[in-house]
Formats: sequence, structure tokens, C-alpha cells
Amino acid sequence: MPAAARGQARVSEAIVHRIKKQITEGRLLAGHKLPAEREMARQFKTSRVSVREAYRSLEEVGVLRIRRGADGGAFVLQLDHQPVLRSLALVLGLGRTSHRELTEARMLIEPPIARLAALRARREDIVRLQGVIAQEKIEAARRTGPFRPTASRFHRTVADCTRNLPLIVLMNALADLTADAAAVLDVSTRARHRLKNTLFHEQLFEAIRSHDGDAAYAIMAKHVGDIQRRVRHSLARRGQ
Amino acid sequence: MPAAARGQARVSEAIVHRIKKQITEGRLLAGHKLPAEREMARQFKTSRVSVREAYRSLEEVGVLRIRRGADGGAFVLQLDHQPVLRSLALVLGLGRTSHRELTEARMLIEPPIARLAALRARREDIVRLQGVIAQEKIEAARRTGPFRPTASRFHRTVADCTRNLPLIVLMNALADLTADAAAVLDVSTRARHRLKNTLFHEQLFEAIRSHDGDAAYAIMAKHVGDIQRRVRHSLARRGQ
DNA sequence: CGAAGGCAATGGTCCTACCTTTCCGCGCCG
DNA sequence: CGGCGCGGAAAGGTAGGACCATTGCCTTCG
Repeated sequence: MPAAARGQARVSEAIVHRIKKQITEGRLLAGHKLPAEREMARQFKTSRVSVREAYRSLEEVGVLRIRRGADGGAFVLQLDHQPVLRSLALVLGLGRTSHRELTEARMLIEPPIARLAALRARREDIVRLQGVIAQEKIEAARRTGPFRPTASRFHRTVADCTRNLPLIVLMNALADLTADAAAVLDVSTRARHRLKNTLFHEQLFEAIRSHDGDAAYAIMAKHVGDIQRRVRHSLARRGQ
Repeated sequence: MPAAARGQARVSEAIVHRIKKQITEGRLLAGHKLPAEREMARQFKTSRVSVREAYRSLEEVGVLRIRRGADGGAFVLQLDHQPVLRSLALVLGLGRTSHRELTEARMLIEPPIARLAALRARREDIVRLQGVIAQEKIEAARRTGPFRPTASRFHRTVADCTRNLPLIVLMNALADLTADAAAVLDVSTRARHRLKNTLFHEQLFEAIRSHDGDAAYAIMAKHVGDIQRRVRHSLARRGQ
């Protein structure tokens, strides 16, 4: 907060800072509704404009959601990896960065995550992972349904096992970024590899359940490498 | 851009979107000055309020810097890891997340980065790394100067060798976050370990220069582990 | 020649009025 | 009796104007 350090010159920044603070301190939780603009302006003895600037800034960052109409207002969002995803997408230029780089980054960080997950997984994590795999099988049998949501859900659940918030956030952000880019995969390719995916996931699950970190590392490395190769072929076929 | 997808309902969001696009497309470069608020309002046939909301949002994200006074205005910033750092700091709650988790994340991703750096490093990278180490030695001899900037500069330069933008950005953001937290280290501890640091850096440099990925991985793993242990002791001594 | 003061451009804030969207409830009509 | 529709109320969205604060530049005066 560079401007804030320069003396909180702006009213709107003071409001932004206060709200951020209340959120990080847990005094403002997801779903809470902030005072209406007019009300907030009255409380801060300022104008609606300044309040609006604060609210709009926080909305752009991904902290608030502003809704219009009766019973509208500014609502606090669940603080997940969304803000990080947004800023990453912005910095990476949404296209200036190749899909190759993104998957490469995943290739680098997912295996160590898998290892840590295997070492840290508790019983409830095992149950969750099992549930995700079961869900995958059901959807694979149906041969329908969207590929994306479940495909990365397993990876995200693995990351959760690490109980390391920075890692979980970065992992989810990267997963979302690559998922957007992976939309290039045609339907036939997806179907052909869905079974293979699930097999990999089952192997990884076994490694995690038996707390075998090195095995989890190796399996994940192979798995992500496979995904990378697959996408690259698909991109090459389309001319890219 | 969820709201934008809902039909660009808001004027300010249209402006935000347009500016972001111009930046990612390279039509707006760092240092460029955006039109004055009144001028921009005239161009968009709207009011100053909407323009201000757009500018302020972009400033909060870290894309613009707004200055007052004659020759003031909205200036495009160099798009580095800053936005990612900000959003990460917000999501991690600036304190809710322990320093342990942050260094753990670095421990996980830095060794693979070092390996990739060793495999990819070109001649100019070697030269840069050499320069950073030389700088470190000079400052170590002086026994003065700030520890932080040079300490992480080596790590950042290593990350640059990977030529993988996502990795570089994430690495820098994490480095900044841990640097803030590492301010707890007292001066004597820093001085005592400065030499040790440089030794590690020289070993790593040799591994990178000879393109020995596995060696780079091992050295970096040991190095980061050492830093982590050091900070943890320091925290324990202070009662955390 | 140099320093002080005024000028102009630009952002920062405030005010006020009015529009748009949305929910909710009342009342009309079937 | 019940469903449907319309209008009021509440909230955000926009507009335009006025004035203050800041800062660089330029003129003017000592």
C-alpha cells in the first residue's frame, strides 16, 4: 500500500485499507454485506463518490461483489485464489505467455506438492481423494459432462493435503490458467484420455495413502508430463 | 472479468477493460501517460466519475500510478510481479499465514527452479550471476549496506535463467513475501551468515555454469533448508 | 542572476440531481 | 381464492458542476 504509506492522503484509500484490514482480521466474513454507499458515506463523513471508488477498487481486486437493485449492495466474497489468478493472468498477458510455459511451471511444482501431500495426508484427506476419484469414474462412465471441473479437482485436492496455504493458492491459480488454455483439446482426445487420467489418479492415490512421498513425486511427474505432451501435440496438430 | 462478460454494463469497466487490453497488447507501455480525467471523459462521452473509478481500480490492482499536480496524471507502471504479490499478501492475510508455510513453499519450488536454470542458462546468464555474486562480496566486505536487496537478488537471477515467466513471477512474489517476514532476523545473525550465503551461492553458480541440474537442485535444497532453519531459530528465540 | 510568488494544469473531494435495476408487496382480475 | 402485474422503495450508476490541493513552470522583482 504505497499511497497509504505516504500519509493516507485519499479518503477512498483509507476506506479500502479499513475494509481490507477488517477482512484479514476476520471481522468481515464472506457473505457479509457492507453498508449502502449513502450510509457508508454518512459514517465516514464523506461523499458517495469516495465510497464508490473504494468499493469499486475492492471489486476489481476480487474482494467484493457489488449488486444493484433493492437489497443490493457490496458483499464480501470468499477469499480464495481468485485475486491471485486475476493478477497472474494480467501479468502474464493472457496469451503473451505460451501454454508451454504454464504447463512447465505446473510440471515443476506439482511433483513436490504430491510428495508433501503424501507425507501430510490425514485420514479425512484420503476419504476426500477417494470421493473425487469415485466421482471421476461416474462421469467417465456416463461419457458426458464437462471434462474440466473434475479433471483439475483431483489435483487441487492433492494440493489441499499439504495444508500449506501459499502452495494451495498458487497451485489453484496455475490450474485455472492452464485449464483455460487446455480448452483447445478436442472432445475425442479428451474422451480417449479420460480413462488414462483416472488410472494415474488411482496410482497417485495409492502412493498418498501409503504415505510414500517419493512414489507420489514420480507418479505426478509422469502424469503432468503426459498431460503436457498431449496438449502440445494437440496444439501442433491445429497449427498453433 | 466476470462483470465484463455480463455485458459491459458499467462504463467504468469498459474503460478498465480497454486499458488492460491496450497494455497486454503492448500498445501502452510502462511510463506512458493516460489522458487526463477530463479529457478521457470527453473522449468516452461520459463523466469524470466513471473515468476516475476506472483509473482508481487500475491503480489498486497495480497497473497505474496516479500523480497529482501540474504534469500529473495516470501513468502506466512496469508490469512486474507486484500485482501478484499484492493479491497473494491479501489472500494469505498478511500474518494469518505463518512464515513457516512461506519458506516451506520456497523450499518446494526453488530446487526445481535451480535445476531448470542450470539446464537453460546461457552465457549472458552466467555473466549476470557472476556479477551478482561479485556485488555480494563487495557488500560483505563493507560489512554494511542493507542485507535484503542483494540476498534475494541472486535467487531472482537464478529464476530468470529458466526463461519461464510464470515461474519467475511466482518466485519473485514469494521472495518478497518471505523477505518482509525475514526482517525479524537480527543484525548479528545476518552478518554471521552472510559469508555462508555467498559460499552457497558460489557452489550453486558452479553447478549452473556446468549445466549440472541435479547438483543445482541439491545445493539449492540445502541452501533454502538452511535459511528456513535459521529463521525458525530466530523466531523461536524471540518467542514468535 | 537568483529567488520568490503567481499561474495553470491536473487530480481529489463534494454536492446534487436523475436514471436504471431489482425486489417486494399490494391490489386487480380471472 | 389464487395468480399475475404494476408501482413504490431501495440500492447502485451516471452526469455535470464547483471548489480545493498539489505541483511544475514562468514571470517578475530584488
